[in-house]
Amino acid sequence: MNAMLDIDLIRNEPERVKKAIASKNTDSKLVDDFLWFDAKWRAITNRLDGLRARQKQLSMERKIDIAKQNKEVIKGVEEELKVVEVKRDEFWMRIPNIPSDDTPIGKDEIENKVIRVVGKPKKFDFKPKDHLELGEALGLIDVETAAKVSGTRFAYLKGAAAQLEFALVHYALATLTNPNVMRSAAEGVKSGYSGKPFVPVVPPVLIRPEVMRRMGRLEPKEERYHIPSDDLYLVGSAEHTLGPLHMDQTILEKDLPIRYVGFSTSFRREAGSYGKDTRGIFRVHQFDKVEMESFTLPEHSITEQDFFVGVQEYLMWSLELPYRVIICSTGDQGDPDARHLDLETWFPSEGIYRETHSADLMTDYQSRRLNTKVRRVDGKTEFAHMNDGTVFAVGRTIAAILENYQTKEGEVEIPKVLQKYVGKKIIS
RNA sequence: GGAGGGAUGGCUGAGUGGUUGAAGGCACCGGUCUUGAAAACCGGAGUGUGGGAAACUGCACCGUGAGUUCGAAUCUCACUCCCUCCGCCA
Repeated sequence: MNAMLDIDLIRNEPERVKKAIASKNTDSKLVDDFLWFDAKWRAITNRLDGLRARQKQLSMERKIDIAKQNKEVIKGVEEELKVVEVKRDEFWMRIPNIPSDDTPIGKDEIENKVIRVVGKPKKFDFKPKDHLELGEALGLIDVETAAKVSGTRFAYLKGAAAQLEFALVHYALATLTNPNVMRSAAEGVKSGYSGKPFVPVVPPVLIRPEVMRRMGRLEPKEERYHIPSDDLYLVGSAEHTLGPLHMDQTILEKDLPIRYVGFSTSFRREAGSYGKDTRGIFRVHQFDKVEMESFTLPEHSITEQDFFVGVQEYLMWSLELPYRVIICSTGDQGDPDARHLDLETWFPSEGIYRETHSADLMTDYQSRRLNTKVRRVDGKTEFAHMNDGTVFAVGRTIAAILENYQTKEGEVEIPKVLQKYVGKKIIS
């Protein structure tokens, strides 16, 4: 049973692992606990292997009476091993991924670093309204009825807002499947890098617990919606069901990179965010999202992540929304992340940049448990590297468009690139 | 929901209690031949894990988990998934 972080790395460079996980606010004692049980595991395994070899020999020689006795000894040692193994794996699973070299060390989001700022926030000669005020006035967003029907943190998107949703999805798919655009996005990151277009996917939104666990996304459980009658979880992102597309598979090197762009609804309980962003559709239990997921060779995975960010930036730049790119500090990364970048978009009503996109590099942390491998040209196999990233969190993007494109009259212009999909230039 | 069939290596496909970690084919790697390639022929090669500096070597793995047996891919039970047919359904 594979766990997540490379076991050789923990065994051979425990101090490096300890230092790395401490920077992610994880108790480095985990490593010692793991190593202690691992040493026991190895000793017992050795003893057991010897006993089994003897059992084979005895049974080949038909020494049945001695074999019967030996078998009893084996049973006892097997029990012993099982107990130690469960304990060892428990610690193993809890060791997070190692941050990349360029990840800033820091306790929390305060230490995230701004990499670049693109686009100038528009100066309004009036006080800009927030997205809910605009949305309600224009008949685009209805949270009151949604609250009666479904509860808080739900919303109806109506009229032009519903059209904007499909416009964004359509635009995203058209862009990510366009070889020319993808080629130039790849060139912008690194000369000669693959600009292979994305394969569009509509993935399932229900997922089995076991697969969720292998994705490293089951925890925190209280954030997930669970359907007890069938023991299934609702996905919190298309990533959850795109990532396992190649589980228990060996991909040929020549077929990489494999890139998917998925559209799905995302479900989040938002436990632990009580009282935060309660206004409007910025943080809701159910929203639609277009998501990228890719499988690459290990040596390409950082470039792939930069490519993902390049795609995100192209889209936001073409929508003419001001944004900035940040790299999350060690303390703000998720456990499976090696490198985590966010794209934050300008929200005029609040006068701040707010997270609308993320791009996560998981290296081989997920693929090890998913058992997704690459067979290299020389025949050797190793774990593929995985990346995921937001294309559009549709609700938040609509909110950003409403706020950034509002006029003094309380109307909202439609971004140029979306006009052909919506069929109009202004929402009034 | 009901009835039946199935799950074996990167893929395909043999194998129904004792050197079977597993025939054959495809794909892959090395070589012969060729101006080069293809074809043909010869050879190599499963995965994980433990020990070892290495050569090498122990063990585990035939959907998953239990069980029977001195010995299990092969027998028993449970579960999961896939396929076919019937029913229901957008």
